[in-house]
Amino acid sequence: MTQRALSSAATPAATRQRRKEARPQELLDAALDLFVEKGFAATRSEEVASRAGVSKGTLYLYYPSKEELLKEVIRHNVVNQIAEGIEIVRGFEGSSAELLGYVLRLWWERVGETRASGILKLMMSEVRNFPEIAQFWIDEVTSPADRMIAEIVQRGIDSGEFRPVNVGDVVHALISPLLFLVMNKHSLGACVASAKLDPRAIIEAQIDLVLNGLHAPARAKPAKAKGAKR
Amino acid sequence: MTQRALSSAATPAATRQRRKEARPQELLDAALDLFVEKGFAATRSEEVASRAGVSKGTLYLYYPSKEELLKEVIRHNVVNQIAEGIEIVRGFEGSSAELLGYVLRLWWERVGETRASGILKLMMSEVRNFPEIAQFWIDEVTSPADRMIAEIVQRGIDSGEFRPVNVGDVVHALISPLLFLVMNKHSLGACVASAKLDPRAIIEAQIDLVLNGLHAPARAKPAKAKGAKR
DNA sequence: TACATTACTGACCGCCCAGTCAGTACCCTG
DNA sequence: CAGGGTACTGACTGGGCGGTCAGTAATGTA
Repeated sequence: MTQRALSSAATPAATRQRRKEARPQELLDAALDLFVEKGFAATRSEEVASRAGVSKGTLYLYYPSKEELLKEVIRHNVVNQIAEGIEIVRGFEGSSAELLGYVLRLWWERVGETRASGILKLMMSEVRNFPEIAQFWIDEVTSPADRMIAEIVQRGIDSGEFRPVNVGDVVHALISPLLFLVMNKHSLGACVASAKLDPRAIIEAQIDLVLNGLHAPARAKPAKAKGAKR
Repeated sequence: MTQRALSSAATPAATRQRRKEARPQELLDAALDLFVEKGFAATRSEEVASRAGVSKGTLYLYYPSKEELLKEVIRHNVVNQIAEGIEIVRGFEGSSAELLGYVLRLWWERVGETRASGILKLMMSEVRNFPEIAQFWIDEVTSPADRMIAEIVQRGIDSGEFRPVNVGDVVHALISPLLFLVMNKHSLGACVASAKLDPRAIIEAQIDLVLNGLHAPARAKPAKAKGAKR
């Protein structure tokens, strides 16, 4: 059943194969890679098919159109990785600082380092051409993720561990370096070796920086914050 | 000479006009808007021309191909806004904290809020299809910008205003929220009203957060950060 | 081996679009 | 007003790509 490499790998493949079960996943994987690399419009459907080891006709046996393929790629890669994350947060018992660091590192490991991270670049590049997807993305990804991080920060403020800040705005400061790393990985970082960053180090620096920035001072009045509390 | 609207604006334009001087800029503006909105591959050259108020043939009178037009759009929008910023930094006399806040706010005002911000999305989306551009971008944009921010942080550390941190990594934590805001503005934020963010507020939160995170404690040992120092 | 089923193929069709160029009309000079 | 120079036009072409479908071969069944 898995006689051929999962995708790519142009093994000569002497005889043609019938593997109805494996095709959809292989096509989605190939499509994700190519859409992320070249963009949706610049990717030819025959490329997708050939990278998945089938002919163009077969692609259209499984997906009715290129656009529908794109939507499937997105839907399929947005599973409930987030719901899973939320469970972890709910059950966590350590300090809020530990939890924040843990979540950021976990996300990088589970998303940033995997093929799924490409979905982010794909969304950024293509939403404006497919506005229907935008709402889906907000409901399924950004909103839950923002809410999860906000909950952690709020938890830390409530417990006195963090100084009071505007939670909604701080959330963006927290996650944006991760998004930046992912975007870099799939754009400049993929072109020029010298543009490659050291994600682990940057994430650690970021965690260090924000934990210090959030930390409630023991007694001294906190440095007067520029951003109002709202 | 400026009888017609600068770009867009489909004024009936009863008679055709001869404005050799204005065309290149108008074409570049139209191309920037469209490439940012739809992507390079998905933008038809005739669209660019018609938004600039000319026919397709005229576009090719000024730029030899669509790809060359793209490169011109990028080159033209990368002027030495950065060199200018570096001068400001060199001459600044206040504290490093003030300088950091100043630079971030200034960048948002001069780039984030202007049409030029789109160039960032354009680069992210398209570099992998035009690797020649990557090196140019690194040399002219990312490297100088990173160096400028690093200089400020280093200056603060040297003066004892900031605690010692790994400058190179912290730089990314500092700029990524700005890039995130720009990307959002040109992707999700342009599709769904509810995805629009309040950039000023987020930037203020970010400045507040990092300044607190960088601030060297007066005497008390800094709260032990989870992320190692390196 | 003979036959039925069906996963898969690739030549083919028609549209779309980058790029061209012969012609048009604007402007200037006299 | 005549006439020449040139900025501009838009119909056209050639190639490329999304999508189709009649045919092919792998597999199952007896």
